[in-house]
Amino acid sequence: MRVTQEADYAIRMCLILDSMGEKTGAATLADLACITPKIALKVLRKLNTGGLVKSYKGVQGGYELAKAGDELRVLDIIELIDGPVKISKCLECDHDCSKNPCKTECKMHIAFGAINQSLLDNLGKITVRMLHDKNVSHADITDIINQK
Amino acid sequence: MRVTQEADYAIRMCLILDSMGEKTGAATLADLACITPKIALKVLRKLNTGGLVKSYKGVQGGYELAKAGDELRVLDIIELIDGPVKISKCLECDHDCSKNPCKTECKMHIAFGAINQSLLDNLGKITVRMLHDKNVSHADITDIINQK
DNA sequence: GCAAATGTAGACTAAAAAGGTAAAAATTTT
DNA sequence: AAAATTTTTACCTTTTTAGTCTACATTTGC
Repeated sequence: MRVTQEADYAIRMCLILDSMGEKTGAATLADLACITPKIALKVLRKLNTGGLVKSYKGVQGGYELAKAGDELRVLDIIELIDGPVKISKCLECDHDCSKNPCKTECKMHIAFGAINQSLLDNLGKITVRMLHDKNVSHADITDIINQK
Repeated sequence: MRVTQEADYAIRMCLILDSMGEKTGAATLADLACITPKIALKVLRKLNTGGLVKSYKGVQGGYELAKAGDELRVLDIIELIDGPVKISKCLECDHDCSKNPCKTECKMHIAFGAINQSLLDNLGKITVRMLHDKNVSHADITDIINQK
């Protein structure tokens, strides 16, 4: 898998939108996220069509989160921008490596499946709110990931 | 991050080498792993220069694991072939996203750092031996990943 | 109604990464 | 000396990622 730059930008902008708490224009978001306006627009469009943000046209237009930042998981953003999280090609739907890939019996599919699931669980635990909330410490975040 | 095809091939070949238990030629490995001989050679070369397998030239030449399969972690192979495991660009050494990336204070670096560490831990728990040993069940592998 | 601000849409280009191929050279065993 | 096998190097193709451009649609305020 890969968390692409675009997904990174998307997470940052969602985080900024949540901390702003009000309708914010693409230019402002681009500035705060330190990316070019063009790219901000591109990413915001994906977030909009994917239903994670709402957009408003016109002079007082802008964007806002479709739901509260503490209900928006980082995983949701990554899956929207990058597609399903698969740590290895071996996990792709039609490529069932337990059947055809090598003549030697192996459990790679099982192992990577379990590792991938753990990754999904972890990404699902982090919300956009946690990434900027002053009340959430760094230790809190690592604890959340490390607890079973 | 990404477990590339090459890393996938490398893991499969190490697994086969371990199950063979003796010096094996590239052609045989390629056949058992269901990949072309050319690619097998390319990957074996990297495994060799990286010190994970030993190679022998000449008529009775071939490859064997440099250490026992139960001491060879899947993580070692992935890091050799694909480089350091980083789930996001945000984790690259010189790109300390806690400093410069966006003007808004955020904990993305911390969050992805924790998730990445968890991934590393999991990949470090799986050995090549586990992937083919008849005595290791599928349930065993998922248990190993899921235990804290 | 018109102009300015803002978002919408999709195609397009460029750069990087991944995946794969070819062939000649070197080494060892028989 | 011959055959089997790895070594080394260079190249090519495809896919993905990143970023840009241009034309268009909608809303607000004068």
